Amino acid sequence: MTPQFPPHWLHPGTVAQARAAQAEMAARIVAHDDLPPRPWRLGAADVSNTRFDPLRRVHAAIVTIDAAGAVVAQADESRVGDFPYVPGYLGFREVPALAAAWARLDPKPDLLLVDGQGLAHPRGLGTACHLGLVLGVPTIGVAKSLLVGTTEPGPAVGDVAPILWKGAHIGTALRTRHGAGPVYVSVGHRVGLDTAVAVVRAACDGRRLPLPIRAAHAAANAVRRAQEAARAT
DNA sequence: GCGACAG
DNA sequence: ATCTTGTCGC
Repeated sequence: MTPQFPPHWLHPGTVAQARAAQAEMAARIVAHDDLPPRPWRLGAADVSNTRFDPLRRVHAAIVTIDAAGAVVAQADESRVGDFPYVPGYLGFREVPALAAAWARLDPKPDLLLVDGQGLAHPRGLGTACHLGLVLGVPTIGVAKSLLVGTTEPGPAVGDVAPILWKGAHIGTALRTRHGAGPVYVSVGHRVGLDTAVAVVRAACDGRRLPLPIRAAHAAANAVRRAQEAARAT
């Protein structure tokens, strides 16, 4: 039962159309728990880019992780992006390739951690929301820096602080490692903020970023190198 | 008008 | 996002 949606949700012709599509999608985001029974099998999605690449290639990867933290499945997609990187519209660049990778992933996870913002976005539609809605899958946004909002969590591992923006609580900053910057957690789709923070906490293992995100990052880098090597010959 | 700006 | 070795600190 893949959810149906209009083509401009993935391929808007202009930034103005992308903005309109975000408004349509934002109205459909489910910001509370709507998940299968526990335990949830986690996964993560990330995209790697070749710097200075005039072709704007997108190297996407999604991984499925087991309870022990091992990668049990991985799928990727390398393609020439049809939308440039524009702050606030990252999803239009990354989601198409990620959706293609998702289709080939087996087994698929119940819950996906996405490298980027969820609701902590100027129009409430970060990449995590975008991907979750297009796939119809529960997602959580895990970003390394803020796009909008302010927050200041304490220095101890586990400390949290709300991310506030225009008077709204749009996410939670979580200190995952002492001496390192926090990670910014926000709802993607079909998950409440409390659950999102708890899941990210549980997925951390002493490093700044949760293990699934690191695995996805490594997988995306691997495809990028493979693609670059293949194209060179 | 000016500055900011996930990956 | 990416370019990159060593180096400082716990």
